[in-house]
Parts: sequence; C-alpha cells; structure tokens
Amino acid sequence: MDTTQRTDQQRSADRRRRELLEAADRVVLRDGPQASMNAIAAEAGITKPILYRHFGDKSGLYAALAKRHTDALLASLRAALDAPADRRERVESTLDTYLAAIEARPQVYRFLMHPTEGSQSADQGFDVGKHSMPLLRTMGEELATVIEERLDLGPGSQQLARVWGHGIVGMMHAAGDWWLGERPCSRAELVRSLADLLWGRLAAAGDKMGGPGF
Amino acid sequence: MDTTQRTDQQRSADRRRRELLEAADRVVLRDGPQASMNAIAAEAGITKPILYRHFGDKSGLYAALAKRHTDALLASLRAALDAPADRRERVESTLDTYLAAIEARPQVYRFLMHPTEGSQSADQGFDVGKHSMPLLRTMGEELATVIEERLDLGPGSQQLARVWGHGIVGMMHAAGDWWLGERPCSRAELVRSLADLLWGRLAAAGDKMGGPGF
DNA sequence: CGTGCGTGTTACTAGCGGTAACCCTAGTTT
DNA sequence: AAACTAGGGTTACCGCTAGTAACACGCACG
Repeated sequence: MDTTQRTDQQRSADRRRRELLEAADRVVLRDGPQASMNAIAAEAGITKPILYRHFGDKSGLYAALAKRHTDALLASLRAALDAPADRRERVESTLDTYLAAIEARPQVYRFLMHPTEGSQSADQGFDVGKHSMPLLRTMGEELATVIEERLDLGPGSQQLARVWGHGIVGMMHAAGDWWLGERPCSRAELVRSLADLLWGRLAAAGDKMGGPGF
Repeated sequence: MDTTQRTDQQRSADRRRRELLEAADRVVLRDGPQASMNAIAAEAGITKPILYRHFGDKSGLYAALAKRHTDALLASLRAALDAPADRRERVESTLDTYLAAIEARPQVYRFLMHPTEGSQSADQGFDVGKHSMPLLRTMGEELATVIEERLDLGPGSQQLARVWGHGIVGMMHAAGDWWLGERPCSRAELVRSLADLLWGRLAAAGDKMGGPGF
C-alpha cells in the first residue's frame, strides 16, 4: 500500500487503458461511430465490465477516445493558424488542414461529430446541444480566442469573435460534410470557395437580373 | 376494389397517418429527439406494429415527421429570401427566421438536427453523412439554388453557389446551436454579427498587434 | 356459407448499454 | 503453513430499444 506499489498499479492501469483505447480506435475505424461496447471489448480481447471499470460509461470512453484525435487535430489547426503568412493564406491553410483530416479518416470524423448520445436524462428545458459535438464547440471557442487576440474589431469584440468562431467552424463543418459525401470538386477548390465567401464575395457580387438580387 | 372504395381507404389511411404524426409530434415535443416508438404508439393510443405498417421504419417516421416542420420552415425561409428589400436586409431576415424557429421549438429542432441514426449497415467506404441531417442538406441546396439564380458569380458559379449554400447554412446552424445553448446575446445581435461576417468584416478588420494577424 | 382483406393485438427476437455476483490467482498476515 | 484479502476477469443477468411473426376480429364479396 506504499507509494511504489501504487505507482506500479497506476502504470499497469495506464498501459491497459492505452491498449483499450487503441482497440477502440481500431473498431471505430472499422465499424464507424455505432461501434458497440461489445465489439470494442472483443477487439481488445476482454469483456465488457472491465471496459466499464476503466471508462465508467460509454460517453466516458467516447470522451477519452475523442480527446486523442481532437488534440491532434487541434494542434494541427493551431499550427496552421500560427503560420507565418498573411491572413488569407492562414485561413486557407486552416480550412485545408481540417478538410484533409476529415478526408483521411471519415469514420473517425463521424464518430467525433455524430456521437450516439445514449442518454436517459430527462433533457427538460432549453439545454439544447449542451453536451453534443464537443469537438465543434472546442474548435469554435478556439477560433474565437484567436480571432479576439489578433483582430481589432472595435467595441463588443469578444462577443463578435465568439459568434464568428462558432459560425466559421460550422461553415467549415457543414461544407466539409457535404463535400465528403458528394465530392463535387477538389479540396483546393473547396478551400478557395469558402475563403472567398469569408472574404465578402457574397456582398460584393453583382445581381444577375434587374432586381435587387439575393 | 373499385376506385371509390380505394379512395375511401386512402382517405382513412391518410387521416390515421395525420393523427399518428400529430401524436408523434406531441411526444417529440415532450421527450426530445430520443422519443421511442413505444412512447409514440402509446401517445397515439395504438401499438407499435401499426406504426410500422404506416411508416415502415423509424427513419420513415422521422422522415415524414421532419417533412412537416421542414416544409414549414423552408416556406418561411423562402419568404424571407424573396422579400422586397436589399440583399443585406434579406440575409438578416433569413437568419432571423431560422433562429426564431429553433428558438421557438428547441425540442423539435434537436429532433430534426440530431437524428438517432439507428442503422446497422456496414457503412464501408466514404459515404459519410449521406443520410444524416436531411434538413441541413435541403436548406443548403435551397440556398445554393437561390444564390445561383440571383447572383452573378462569373465562371464556375454553380459550384461556388453550392459550396456557399452549404457553408452559410452550416454557419447559421452551428452559431444557432451554440447560441441556443449559451444565450450570450440577443437574437438581433447574433443576426447582425453573422451578417457582418458574411459581409467581409473578417477580411476588412485591422490587425491588433504589429504582426500580420489572423 | 366461406373467403379474402384490412385493422389491430399479443408475444416474441436480437441487440444494445450497463451491472451484480461470482471466481480465481497472488500476495500478505498471523 | 494456513487463512484471508485485493484486484483483474468472467458469466449471467436487467431493462431498454427497434423491429417482426403470428394470431384474431370485422366486413365486403362470391
């Protein structure tokens, strides 16, 4: 019961935990986001209860599993945001980084973005989306922070930056989701089109007919 | 088996169908998107199998139920897009229409946006998001059509319009989801901030420090 | 009369997340 | 050495879900 023994146990537990997460990763990569706890346990060569002993809950395992990919993706995005280039180039690089990530591992992407939400809570009231899609929320807040740090937006800049952060991330996400399903153009074209949108081409475009246009 | 009888049956079936949909509506409004078929059947005063006879599948009922709200919302959005006003005003009106709708019925909104996706298909390959969130897809395509009809975007306008349609809808959706959860500002402020983003204020903003900024 | 046909039910399957109870081995205590 | 305890692991279960097969009533048609 002394400290050294406890460390040993801790190490062993951490090793097992990592093994389980890798197994879960494999299953998710194979079966998509509806991977079952049974399947994950089988892949890890063990049975369900010890999975529950480690992660407590399915959302616990989801959170631990998501944290890995989320951290990696967020690091890449941060790097793209901090690259030494002008603003437009950074935005394009960030968009491309995200799109490349979801293109490389669509199954993981689905797991991160469309969690099963297996909850039995009453969900009364207006807590819509409170615990859904943590990655999107995190990316939105992250981007908001960067925007607020770097841009001079005048009064109310913090709130504006948060709105923009979530809005831009949502734009990226939705466009990426659609693009991944239909593949109507190359990644570079998509990046360019989205950057053009953010650069105000919507407001600058001329009307097609005589009327006031969209 | 003549025509009149068939019409009678058709009418009766349609009536039942409408009743079932209304019951489902009530349950979804009460229990949120994880409303079970059992609960819906109970609310309608009948049992599961006849629910399945009418809609075949849970996603079938989901589709039918979604179509109602989707149609209503899309009609409102179309009206906002077609209002006699300048482009900026139309965009703001469209955003406000959407946000007012999700604000009024968050449970329905969750049901539409976060379907349970209870499928056992293999999901191999890259069909990510093919059958998820039909409302977002529809709104994206709708907006793309309007953009392509009204705006003069030069070469590649169709593709550009589609990207923008899905991107803008995604922006609206993500910002609305976040806003509904945290309520950091009024609806009008949110609308204004998003319209500002679309109007190129991101590109036009000055840097805060000496560096190249975001 | 009986033969379909539509409408509804009960009772079931298969699989999910999650858990209680047990089991077995290794090390410690007396 | 004998007993006792602490984890790691398993079987067998609960309650729930979506979805279905099989059976039962009512009502028109020959």
